[in-house]
Amino acid sequence: MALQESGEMYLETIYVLSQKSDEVRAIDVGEYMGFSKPSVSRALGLLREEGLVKNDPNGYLKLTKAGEIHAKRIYERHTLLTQLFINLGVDPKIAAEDACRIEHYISDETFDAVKAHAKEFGKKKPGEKS
Amino acid sequence: MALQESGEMYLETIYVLSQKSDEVRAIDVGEYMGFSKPSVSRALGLLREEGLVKNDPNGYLKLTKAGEIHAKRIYERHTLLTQLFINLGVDPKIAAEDACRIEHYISDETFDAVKAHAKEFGKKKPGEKS
DNA sequence: CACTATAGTTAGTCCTGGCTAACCTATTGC
DNA sequence: GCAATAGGTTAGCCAGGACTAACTATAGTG
Repeated sequence: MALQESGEMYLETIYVLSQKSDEVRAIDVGEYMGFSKPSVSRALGLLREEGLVKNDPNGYLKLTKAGEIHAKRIYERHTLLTQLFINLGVDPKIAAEDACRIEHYISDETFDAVKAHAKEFGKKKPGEKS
Repeated sequence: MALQESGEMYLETIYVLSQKSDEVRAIDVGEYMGFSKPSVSRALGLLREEGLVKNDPNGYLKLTKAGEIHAKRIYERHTLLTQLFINLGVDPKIAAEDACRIEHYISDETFDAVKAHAKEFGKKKPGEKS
């Protein structure tokens, strides 16, 4: 079955933390997301079963190839939408919060269209408000 | 507690159906949304408790003032986002589906910014793709 | 009058995805 | 060497929000 918002958030978090350190543990994921250890443990178990996450020989969390593809896809939505909203004049904190929810619900087709537009829009007047 | 996606969808549906007919019943709502009678019955019960929906003397569903405000807010998001995505070149069906999910997750601040931008954007080249 | 169809409700189930409590295991420090 | 700490898992709970099954009530029709 297709990944839901929750699963995507875990993948994205592992992806983000992996960029800062090679040694990502479940507890780090929980701390970052504000979730309890058992919640993380169970969610990661599901992602492991789906072949999106694995543990390296030392037990640290790694995304599989499939997991990384998925995480990057979501992360690109996150960063692009956040930046777009900020460019439209939205407070950065609110922009990030909105992007963080919308990133899970926007289709590939719509995201691509928004992305193309954002590029066009940014080209003309970079950083401007409206 | 704040209304969730589910509750907002019910309000929006009642609002839309009310524009076509004065006589909206639970069964019509269920048919429109593709949900079973009991699901609708329970959801409407909750919205009634929260004072967002009531029944007129003949038993037909009506939005209260508060319910209507909420429904209009969501419906505006729905129509504007759908049109915006279509203007960006997205297939109308997909545009509507995406709008229908995003409408529940976008903050007032971000929506207002998007709306202002869409207005600006639409002004220059109405109906154009990029 | 009785039968049937329609609308709505009640009861109880399932899934998702959080939570706490409690447990296991490994490291660490006295 | 043994207790304390840290990380992870297991078990069981709860809320949201869908479902089916089964009941009730009302209305139309032979």
